[in-house]
Amino acid sequence: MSDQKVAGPQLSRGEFGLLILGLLGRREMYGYEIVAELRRSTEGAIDLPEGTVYPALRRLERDGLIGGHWVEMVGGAPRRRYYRLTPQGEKALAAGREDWLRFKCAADTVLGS
Amino acid sequence: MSDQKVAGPQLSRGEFGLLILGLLGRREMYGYEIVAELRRSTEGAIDLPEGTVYPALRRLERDGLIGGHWVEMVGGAPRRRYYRLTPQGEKALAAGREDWLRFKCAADTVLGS
DNA sequence: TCGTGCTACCTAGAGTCTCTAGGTATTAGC
DNA sequence: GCTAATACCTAGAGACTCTAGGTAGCACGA
Repeated sequence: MSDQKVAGPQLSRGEFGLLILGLLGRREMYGYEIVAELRRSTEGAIDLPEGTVYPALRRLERDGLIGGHWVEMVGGAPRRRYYRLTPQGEKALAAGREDWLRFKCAADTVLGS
Repeated sequence: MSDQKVAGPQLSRGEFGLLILGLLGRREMYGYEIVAELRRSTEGAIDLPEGTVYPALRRLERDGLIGGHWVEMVGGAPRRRYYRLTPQGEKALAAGREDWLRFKCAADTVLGS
């Protein structure tokens, strides 16, 4: 897990899945909330369109990293699908964090920042 | 340039072009050398296959960010195509560095590292 | 009442990038 | 003669992001 090489299929190529796992590592959230929270907590630096987030959530669920369940709202508000990390997702997040640190360090070296 | 939002088409999605610009910001290099230098300077953390680098160099050249010229080697060694940054490439590198800093900061916030 | 905006979900299609797995050609070493 | 190294290249598959829509109910103001 998290092998030495980071720039394989993973982080390197637009891996927003990891950011979503990062958010879900704190608490259960639903898709629309993830979009807003990502934008809020990064002060707009990361602002994913819904068309990116919903498919990403489905991939993560398909891969067994997160689990979702529907919650009906009272008063006619739209229902929400809440997601949380699975044990596998926890491991993936830990590995992803390591990969991110390694990649960050490597990229800083190359970019000289 | 380098607008506030970083997670648009750019860094976020597997942007190895920026890493290549980073290397070429130091000195002229040829493709095969870039592959090796990237692996060496990041201690193997970033190890791009040639099939990734050569197309990336062509894209960068097509977009006017780098310029290449052939150098014939003496003694039958394979010729090399050396690349250097264009003025536009310098600007793109500067903007990319800013984007990278912002993205890094944002991702760290989300990943809590 | 009509239009707009917000919440919350969804999809199809295009575009782009990375990776695998080859291929060419020469030189050097076993 | 075979392998490895240097240097370049390509085609095709696969994956991800983004645009641009769509559905639906509620609330608000003109």
